[in-house]
Amino acid sequence: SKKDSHSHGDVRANPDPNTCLGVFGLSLYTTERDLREVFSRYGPLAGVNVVYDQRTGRSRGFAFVYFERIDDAKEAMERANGMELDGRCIRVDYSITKRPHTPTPGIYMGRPTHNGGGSSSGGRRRDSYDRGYDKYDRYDEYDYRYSRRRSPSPYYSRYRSRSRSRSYSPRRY
DNA sequence: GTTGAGCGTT
Repeated sequence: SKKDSHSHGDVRANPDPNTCLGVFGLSLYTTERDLREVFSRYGPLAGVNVVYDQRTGRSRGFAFVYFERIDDAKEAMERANGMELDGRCIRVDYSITKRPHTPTPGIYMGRPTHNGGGSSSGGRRRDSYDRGYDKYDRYDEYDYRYSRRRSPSPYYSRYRSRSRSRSYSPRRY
């Protein structure tokens, strides 16, 4: 936001201009449609993403707005920063990250270690997780906070069928 | 309609 960079390595202080804007301080009730209405005033959009809490499904109060042109993004950033939207004063800045983190594939992506002829894919395996993002961004470090195991659900216990059949048994009068 | 300074795996 400001150029008080005593912290030399802080990339968040002054993100470089780009077509992706981060919008922060949103009302929980501001939707992607609302944001599209506001930000398309400055130029054609390539996309809008509100970030939702995975557990609750509610907005986390920030979003990313993608412009087609960097000049429009610049204009939007300058004019929409500090704007009031749904009763909240929003902050708009160039985004630091450019996209969601690439999910960890969960399968081996290296070369085959033997035989050579076994696979029809010919070497490196690239399937649905390969969306060509590499040219825009490095492979982000996986955040293991999201991979922690939760406590087992009672629905998955061995008593599931008994409980369910009991709760679903028809009433008799 | 939680009250917030927060950069993303729907």
